[in-house]
This record gives sequence, structure tokens and C-alpha cells, in this order.
Amino acid sequence: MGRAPCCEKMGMKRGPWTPEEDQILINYIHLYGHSNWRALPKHAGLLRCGKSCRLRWINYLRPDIKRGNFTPQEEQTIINLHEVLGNRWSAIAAKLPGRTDNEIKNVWHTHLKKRLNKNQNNGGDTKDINGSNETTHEDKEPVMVHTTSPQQFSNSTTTLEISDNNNKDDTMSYDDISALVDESFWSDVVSVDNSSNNEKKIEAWEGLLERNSKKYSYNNSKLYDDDMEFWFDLFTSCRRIEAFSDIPEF
DNA sequence: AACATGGTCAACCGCTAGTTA
DNA sequence: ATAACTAGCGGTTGACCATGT
Repeated sequence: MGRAPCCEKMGMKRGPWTPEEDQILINYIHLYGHSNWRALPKHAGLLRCGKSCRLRWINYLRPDIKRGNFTPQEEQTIINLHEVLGNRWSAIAAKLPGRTDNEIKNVWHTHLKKRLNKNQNNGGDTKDINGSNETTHEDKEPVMVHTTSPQQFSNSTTTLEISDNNNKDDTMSYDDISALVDESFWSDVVSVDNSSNNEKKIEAWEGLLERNSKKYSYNNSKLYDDDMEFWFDLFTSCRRIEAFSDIPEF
């Protein structure tokens, strides 16, 4: 492992791209693809470094880029995903087709973060992107961010090792979770009432999540990465993300 | 009209992880 | 095994523009 040599310093052009450069890059990639970014500018006749070409292509020239303002739905999705994923912009971008990590990062820093801070300062209750009051933990009508039935991740081979080293039984497979979170849970969660049954289920679920959140620290980043999809589904499907706001960030 | 301030966003920088020789 | 190299990521910067004074 080592750092790439800084070829950029040697006569490479920097700064904004011209339409001519864009066209050269587009034409070249259409003809030859971009298997080797480092060699690309030389072959294409561009006085840019490979990094710059790659960035320009990914963030601006790619044909599937969606231009224009973010919709309120997209913004809400970013907020929700950011709660789950943190500053993993590429992971967030993967959930928003046509949007780039750079774009999402910019939107977050320029709009969404401020808006959330403002909302939090307004009495501490959070609002959604449309400015309506968000329901809190105790509210009666939770909003499902994204619905996923247990079956949708039942093919996952994920096994959760719950961290308590002294407790060998503290390993939960998906089957264990399924037993804990039966079919009714998913429908119940959508319309949370105050029945003790549901409260117990939610408490059990949150306890599981809380313990896992301690376990899945950076020391377990590989496992964390492997299970990203699982956790995303888990968090977004289970109930409002706000319900887990007390869980420390991974 | 001139200047100051703040917001936006494209592009760059430095780092890490993965791959190759 | 390891050094060299590349791709990709997140943080930061700076140019440009709009708005306020």
C-alpha cells in the first residue's frame, strides 16, 4: 500500500472544466471506456490528471446523472439515511439513483444540516423536510420510511454476535430474531398503539439494537460493512428512526 | 453604485482499501 | 510478503453568484 505519486503537479491543468474538455472526455469514454483512469487523460489528449477526469465523469458527465433540485422526498431520504449511515455519502448516494455522493454531501451541508439544526433549536422537536411536525417516540402514527417484510431479508445469512463475552448464548441468528419479531410485529409497528404487547416487542427489539450498537463499533467494521444492507433494512423497516436516536453512532 | 456577507457547488486534497507485480 | 500502484471516499476549498446594507 502506498500513495500515488503526485503527477498532478507536473503541468496538469486544474480548475473548472471547459466544454471542449468535457466533450473530449465523453467521446473517449464512449469509445474506450474508463478501465484505467490514470492512463485515460494521456490517451484522450487531456492535460488533466486521472483523478480529475474520474471526478468530472462521475459527478457531472455520466449519462445517468439526475440534474436539478432535490425533491422533498429525496431530501427526506437523505436525512433518514444519514441518521443510519452517518457521513457515508457514497452509501447514501447508492440509495438515490442519479445522485452523486458529492451532490448529496453538498446538499447536506448547505441545506439539510442547517434545517435540522434549526428545527432542533425550535423546542427540540424535529420536523420533516416539509416542515410538518414529526411524530416523536410516543406518537401514535408512525411513518414507515420504507417497508420491508421480514421475508425480504430472510435470505440473509447474517448472524449477529451479541457482544457480551461472558454469555455464550448471546449469539442471535436471523431465526432468533424472527422468533422474537413475529409477523404481527411488522404490522403492529406500522400502527403502534400502547398495548403492552407491542411495547414489549419494541423494547425487546430496541434492547437488541442497543446491544448490537455497542458491539458494532469500528473494531467490527468488516462485519458492519457486510451487514450494511441488513442494518439499513432493519432500521428503516422496524419503526421510525427517531426511536433509535439514543443509540450511539457506529 | 459599491462593497460586504453568505450560500452554493464544482473541484481539489489527502487518505485508505484493494489490486497487482 | 511486500512495495508500488490505482480507485474511491470524505473533508475542504475557493470561485462564483445573489442578496443585503
